[in-house]
Amino acid sequence: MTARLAPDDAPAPTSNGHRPAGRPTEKLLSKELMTTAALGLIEARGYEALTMSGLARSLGVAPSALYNHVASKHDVLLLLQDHLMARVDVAAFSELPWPDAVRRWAWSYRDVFTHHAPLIPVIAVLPVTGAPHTLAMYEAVAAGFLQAGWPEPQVVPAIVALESFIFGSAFDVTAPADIFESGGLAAANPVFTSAVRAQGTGTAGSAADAAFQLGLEALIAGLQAQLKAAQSA
Amino acid sequence: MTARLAPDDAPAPTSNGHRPAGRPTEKLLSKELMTTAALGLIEARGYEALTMSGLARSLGVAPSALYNHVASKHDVLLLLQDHLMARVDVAAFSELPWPDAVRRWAWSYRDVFTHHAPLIPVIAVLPVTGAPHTLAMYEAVAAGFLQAGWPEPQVVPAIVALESFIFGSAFDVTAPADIFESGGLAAANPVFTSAVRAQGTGTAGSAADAAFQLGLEALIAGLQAQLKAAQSA
DNA sequence: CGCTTAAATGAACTGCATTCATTTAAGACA
DNA sequence: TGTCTTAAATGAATGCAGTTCATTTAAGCG
Repeated sequence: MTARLAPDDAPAPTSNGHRPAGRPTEKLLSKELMTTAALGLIEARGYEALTMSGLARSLGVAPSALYNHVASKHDVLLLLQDHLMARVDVAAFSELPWPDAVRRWAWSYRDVFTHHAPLIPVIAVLPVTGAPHTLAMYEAVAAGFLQAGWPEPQVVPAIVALESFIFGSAFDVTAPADIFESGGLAAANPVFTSAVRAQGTGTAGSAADAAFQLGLEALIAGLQAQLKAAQSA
Repeated sequence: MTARLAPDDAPAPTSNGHRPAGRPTEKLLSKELMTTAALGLIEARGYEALTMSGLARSLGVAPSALYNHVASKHDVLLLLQDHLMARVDVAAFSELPWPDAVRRWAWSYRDVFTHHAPLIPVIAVLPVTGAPHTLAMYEAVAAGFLQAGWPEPQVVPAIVALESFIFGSAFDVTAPADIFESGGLAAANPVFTSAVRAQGTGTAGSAADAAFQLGLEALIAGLQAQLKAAQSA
């Protein structure tokens, strides 16, 4: 479209004959278009490819045009984040008992952000204002906790604790498999070296899955014990 | 493709009183010096100030000189990471019962990295090879788990699960206090909005501390239940 | 019909990590 | 002692990133 080539450098920049920059007939950009384009870029070529110029190119637009719709690259990450939150499965909170609902939600949450680890530092600190899907997720989860009998003052801390575990675990998935190879220092650290070798994945597929499962089950069990204690008090 | 011209042969570049180029009598740089200088920079002016030029400046050296000692900025972060690991308190593992030792270790670990959240994405994915302090920490922790009766194959998954929670929680501390303010969407999310208002910090100081405490106690309790089950099986 | 305004352009600008040819001096070796 | 090698520094360039800005266009409103 605007691809109409400039006369290039042939006739010199004399007459300042600007090309027909300016507003085209159809809207080229919107936050939604930017979000899906960013997602496409990431899926195709990873987070390294998510640059403002790259995003602009994939939308057929100049980089500076993006700044009419977002204030910064950080804003693009926020759009992405909220978009992804809609993929987190919260349906179980209105269908299953609390422990099962938490289990399904937590696995789904981790799986979504495993593919988007670079977003985690952004999410974890992100004010929720203006992020409708994110808020909708919290709303469903909080409702599930209350219905299970959680005292209202403990609902948010409990959700945050689970989330912290989920975020940390999402990072863990992206770690290389040989992360715990001691190398030359093996002799100096025999106990740990042996434990790494003995490491079992249990019923889970990978080491990261095994750790997530172990921790999640421990967290759910521990939280449920606290819940019962609170209820009988 | 460079072969540039030397900038005129005006009298020596030493005329500005600076030390002449080339190897000086005393060593100007080392990994240790870089590590402590980086730490000082961060403590004084935050992670934004940790640039290669800034680090070089604080060492009285040209930026390119750093690359004689590290291959990249990432390497600097690794040095930093291992240096900080020495601050994590593992002494309790040889002094206290397992649950108390884990509690003290976890709080200490979180506190150290709360001030270094930007390192977390690096650590979480960091191969442990060549990081002596990091390995020493794992060695002490693994020994504590084994002595408490943990089956060897579960030691590493259990440590990783705790670590994931700790990393996620360290992020959480850096979040603004009003992170959960729904703003204009409050009306659409009444349950969560109310839960945020009702949020109590319990005996802890901040909301983040409350969530960390709740989650850590749940994790410890849940893990200990698994330990007992494994022992009686 | 002219004014306002949203939305695009492309040319800067800044700051960053990193590379490279070069220079210096210390220590090893013959 | 003189020469060779090599570690460690320099500063100029490179390239890429995010961002800003004056300018241009066209749609819509009064």
